[in-house]
Amino acid sequence: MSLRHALLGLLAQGPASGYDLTRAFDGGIGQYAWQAGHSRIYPELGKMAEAGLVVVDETGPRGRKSYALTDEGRTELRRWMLHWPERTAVRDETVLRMFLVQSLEPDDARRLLEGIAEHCAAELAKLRPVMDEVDAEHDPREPVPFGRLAGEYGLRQYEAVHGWALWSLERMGATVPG
Amino acid sequence: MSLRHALLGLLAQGPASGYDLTRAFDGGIGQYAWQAGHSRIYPELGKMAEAGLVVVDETGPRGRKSYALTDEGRTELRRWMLHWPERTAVRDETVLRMFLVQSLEPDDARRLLEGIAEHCAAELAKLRPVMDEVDAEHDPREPVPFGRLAGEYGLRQYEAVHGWALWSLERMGATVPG
DNA sequence: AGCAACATGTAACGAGTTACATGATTTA
DNA sequence: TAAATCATGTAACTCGTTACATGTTGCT
Repeated sequence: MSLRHALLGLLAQGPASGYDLTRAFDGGIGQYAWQAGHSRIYPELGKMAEAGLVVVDETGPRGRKSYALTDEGRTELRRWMLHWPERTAVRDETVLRMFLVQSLEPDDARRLLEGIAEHCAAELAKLRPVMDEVDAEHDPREPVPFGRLAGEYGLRQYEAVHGWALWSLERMGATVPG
Repeated sequence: MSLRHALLGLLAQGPASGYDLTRAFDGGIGQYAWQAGHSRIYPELGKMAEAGLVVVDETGPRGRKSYALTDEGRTELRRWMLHWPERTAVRDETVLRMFLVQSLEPDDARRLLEGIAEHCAAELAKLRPVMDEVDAEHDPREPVPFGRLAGEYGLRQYEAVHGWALWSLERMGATVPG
């Protein structure tokens, strides 16, 4: 039931409508952590309201319903964040491809690894300046801006995969570009 | 339809039964990349056989059916491995928690990050000697042992998350002393 | 003889995606 | 006034989990 907790976590930043939350999944969370479309989000918000985890705190034009966390919701979010199950749910197509690299012919494997390395380098080139800008604009006496920790995670993730792809190419006996 | 491709990739190493494949998901693939139980694997193998991607190459005791890749299956695996969609499917509870760290009170966030750092350190302490042993036993003139690249990925992944948790603690500690 | 491991399947349910469906408000 | 965006919802389908269900083989 991670969608529920993703929504609780997003609402912890402040009230939002189903529409707002749907757009939040277009960003980093949807790319790296969890995906959901509006057709799943609206019914889930309904159930969460029934369960007392959220309330409609405001209605706006076009039938907009803004949801806010209740104390119960915040408690449930905290419970979920602090206590991890033994084995957490992971489903990642990219990692699956990494596991299966060695099922390809060496030439194909090399091409794939080169593609991964290039992709990571490109993403790093996009993400690094964004994070640098966030840091430059941030007063160090204020709390860390929301999303900065997640952004750093993304950065380190791409660096790790990039390094892994180059290491793998070298290990396979390819001429490593760069 | 990644389960299908996970199965194709596993069968690329050699023929296996549904039972064998089910156990394969208990290992690294199930922990880091994709999960599936036997109740999903058996019907999928049936459909893949219908589609001509695999064939039953051998039957054994207890109704055991060993499946082998066909040329079509190998072609489909290769196609999937080399053609990445723009956005790949990811669903990772741990990363979701990382994204939501900042929805916690600073004290809770710190406790969570410390837990993550400890967990990564423990996993590294387990995984590193295993990989070192694989390397020590491996003749460098032979192809890289199957799973070694995936293992290296796991290693670098844990290192990255470990570093991220420590960085985050430092970054948070600067703003809220305690 | 009894137990563990091997081995396969189905059914009910939960979770997510895609497609279908509708309408209001703002902006050019 | 037309288009883009805001805004919500349902239905059919796919994929995965948990529970139900059954039977065989090898080992001690």
